[in-house]
Amino acid sequence: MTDQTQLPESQRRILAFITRYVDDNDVPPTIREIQKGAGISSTSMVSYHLKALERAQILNRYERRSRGVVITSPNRINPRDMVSIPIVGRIVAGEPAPTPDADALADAENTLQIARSMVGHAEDLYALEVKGNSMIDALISDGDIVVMSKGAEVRNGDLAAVFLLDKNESTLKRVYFEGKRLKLKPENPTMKPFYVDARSAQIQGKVLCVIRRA
Amino acid sequence: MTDQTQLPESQRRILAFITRYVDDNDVPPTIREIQKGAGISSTSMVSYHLKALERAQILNRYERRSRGVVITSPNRINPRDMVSIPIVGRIVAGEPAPTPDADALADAENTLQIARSMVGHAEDLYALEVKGNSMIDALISDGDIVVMSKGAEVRNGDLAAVFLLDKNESTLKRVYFEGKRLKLKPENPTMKPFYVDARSAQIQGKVLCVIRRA
DNA sequence: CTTGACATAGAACGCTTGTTCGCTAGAATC
DNA sequence: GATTCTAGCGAACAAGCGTTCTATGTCAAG
Repeated sequence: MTDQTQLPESQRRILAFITRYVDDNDVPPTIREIQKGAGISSTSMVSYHLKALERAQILNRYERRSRGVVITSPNRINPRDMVSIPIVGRIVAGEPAPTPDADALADAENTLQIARSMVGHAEDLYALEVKGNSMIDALISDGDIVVMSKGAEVRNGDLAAVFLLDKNESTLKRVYFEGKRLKLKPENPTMKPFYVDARSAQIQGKVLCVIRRA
Repeated sequence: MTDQTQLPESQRRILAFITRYVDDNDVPPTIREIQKGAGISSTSMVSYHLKALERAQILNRYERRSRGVVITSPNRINPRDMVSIPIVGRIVAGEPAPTPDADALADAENTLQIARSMVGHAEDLYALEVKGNSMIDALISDGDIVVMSKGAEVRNGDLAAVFLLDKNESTLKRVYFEGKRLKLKPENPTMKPFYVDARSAQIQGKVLCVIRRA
């Protein structure tokens, strides 16, 4: 990366202004907006400095295009690569886990922003907060957040939220389809899997990601 | 969210074109570019459709501004609220955990993008990938990613990476300072804490967040 | 058939906007 | 001291651009 620390004062101001402007307006500024915003005396000076910044490969410019200034910072995060996920409820021991219907989505208390790369191209994303330590065998503890996909297909070996009809509760396990029965394998390798009748279990969603704030 | 499926054909074309254009150029298109790109016959028609899309709250428009068309993705994320964190190495059982010196930062294999809200205002952020199941008592398994802060002050009850001199390995535990000794408490509530001499332990960083891709 | 709402086309108007050019002031070089 | 070079300023130009107005067409309801 180019060392930006020893740029002329005015060029640093311009850079800072552009960054802020793009964050606020989703559109790069015009030369004249830069002039005012960064306190430059004339448009020709802005043009001059922009050329310098372009030579230093800090900017990309599209010639003669209005607002054709784009900052080329390598670590800049593209908002398109991010997803907002609603936290629709809690998993509590001995209760069915909430699923994201319209109501739940509407009064989602909170949203979680994570990188698309974390969840792949899955759709129907939602998140649940885990209450209590009932998921400890899935290596998930109180307060953890589980990101789920309602739509995603659950395959053998995927971690999924399974609702057990006879126990009337939800649990997070790795699932394996074995004919008429379902093998449920705790995430904790020291614990043994167990089996349930496939008809007595409903798969509520696939677990994509678990997040714990320490 | 507004149902976009039953929009007039031309408006869907316009929308698609704007999206593509922004992806390619980092700048929204002008009316005339939309006209050509989406195959609309006149600029007034583009204006007409844009107004409709604005009424449907699919677009935001900045009046009389060139390129003042912004798609209002529902949960738009402000890049300022995101952080890029370098993944500087791996925690492997029986080895000291890597810490982020200049070298490690330079050839960080990967970066992680997460919301600032996940890590607070901590500085000196870095991330480690966990290899093996040696951290199972911290409810962390193979492949998990641990986000750490080198600078953050570690207080009683914080989860931290501790390097044990006599064992020559790093471990993740909740730490409590008790005079000359250090209480290390596994995150797993079924396991008991143990104690080490404060001089034989070095605290390498505070754990801010644990992420598991399922 | 008429009317009115909606869709379309093309052109014109007037403000924006990137660029350029001439000019000035000060510093550096000879 | 004359010359050259650079940085800076302001104005002006031409193309770009959003908006609007008029004219025409479509089509269903009254």
